[in-house]
Amino acid sequence: MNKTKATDKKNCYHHGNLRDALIIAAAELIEENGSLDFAMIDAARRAGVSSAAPYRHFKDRDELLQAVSQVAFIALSEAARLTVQEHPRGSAERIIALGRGYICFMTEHPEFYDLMWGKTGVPMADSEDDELQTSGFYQLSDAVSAWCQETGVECKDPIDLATKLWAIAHGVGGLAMNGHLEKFIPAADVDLLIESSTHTFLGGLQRKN
Amino acid sequence: MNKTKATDKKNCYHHGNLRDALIIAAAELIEENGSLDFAMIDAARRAGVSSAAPYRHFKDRDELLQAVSQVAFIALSEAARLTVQEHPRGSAERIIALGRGYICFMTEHPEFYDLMWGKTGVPMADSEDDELQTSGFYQLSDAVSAWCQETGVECKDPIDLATKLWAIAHGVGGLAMNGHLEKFIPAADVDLLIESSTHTFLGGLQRKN
DNA sequence: ACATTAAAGTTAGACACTGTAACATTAATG
DNA sequence: CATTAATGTTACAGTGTCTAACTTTAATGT
Repeated sequence: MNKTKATDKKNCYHHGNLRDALIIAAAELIEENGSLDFAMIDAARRAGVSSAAPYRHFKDRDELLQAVSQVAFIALSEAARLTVQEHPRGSAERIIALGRGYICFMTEHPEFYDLMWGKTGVPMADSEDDELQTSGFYQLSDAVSAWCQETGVECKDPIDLATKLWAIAHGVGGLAMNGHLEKFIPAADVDLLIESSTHTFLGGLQRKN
Repeated sequence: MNKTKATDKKNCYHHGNLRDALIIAAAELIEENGSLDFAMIDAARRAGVSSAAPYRHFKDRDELLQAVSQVAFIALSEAARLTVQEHPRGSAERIIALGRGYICFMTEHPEFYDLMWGKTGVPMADSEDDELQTSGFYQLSDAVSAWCQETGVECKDPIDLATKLWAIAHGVGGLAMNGHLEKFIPAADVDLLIESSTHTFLGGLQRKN
């Protein structure tokens, strides 16, 4: 039995794990409200403390948001890790599945978008954050490298190609997330759109000029 | 001399054109602060009226933001109109230039992004707004149609292709705007990126399977 | 011309949220 | 077991949105 950390809720005055509780509370509120503009006091209430308590753990609201953003990036990079496992290295399917997963995350959690990719986003505090944000990308660039080898496409710069594929997914996801596709394609199929876009793009790479 | 509208500033109590003045003030504040979170009272001050005056013209802050968003869409669609004039119908250059212009607008006015494409965005009040938001897209889809004809690419669905090209530009712009490209490509050249991505994509369309 | 009504300002203030100050309680340490 | 650091509390100052009640000017009908 661990005595140093009071994970049990019986001790009243000191929460024991308020920092994490606030992150979770904030993330829940963000999901429930569908936007980032939760009130500090609500996160505090949900964690069972007073309105000023959060400021012992976070300098200000932005710092709490930043912590939430880390959680979101962990979830995204974990999703990418699983996706990679499900599709053979060198296949176009792995690339497409990464894009689909990325977009899926966006459209299922649109309220986290600004936190992750917008100007509200984390200014990359430490190198650990940095790794969280970039690990997904390197999984994509590895998938691209392998695909080039497999298909015999000359690939001087996998980073460049991965960036372009990322941009495609980012664009499709961003438009889908906010309902812009429906203005022109009433019953837009986002999966089909990213699959088809990616195929066309990869086809362009394979083309003999 | 028009007597019905008091455009001269000598009449003190009634502003004469407060609605427009507020829209301009808000747009200026947004640009200056680099974010949407200007205070209503600052827009009012800039227009030379009291803090409550804006509420005679806008139900709430969101309604003022919505009006600003219209102005932004006018600017964007005007830019697209000019771009089209500068490149021959049927050329890939017209398509690329539209993408470049779109991205340019994004990166030069990132503070308007959320207003135009995010969830803060206008819920399309009337059909006039609707036209503003969609006119740029139809210029793209026309450019795509013409390019397909020119190059002999079969084009069942120009809307679908335009959507994909839009997504590419939207993605590149979105990533560039928030400095995400620099994480992987320190000296990223956004123009080159959209040109190359578009070429590759169009190349994929031309490829004989 | 003049009275009446509508439109568009004003000041005062209610309410919500962020963040700080001063104080209280518990945990950790020598 | 005394002291100090960490982590809570309440009270409140500051900022911002929006409403209420009132005032001034513009527009309208006879």
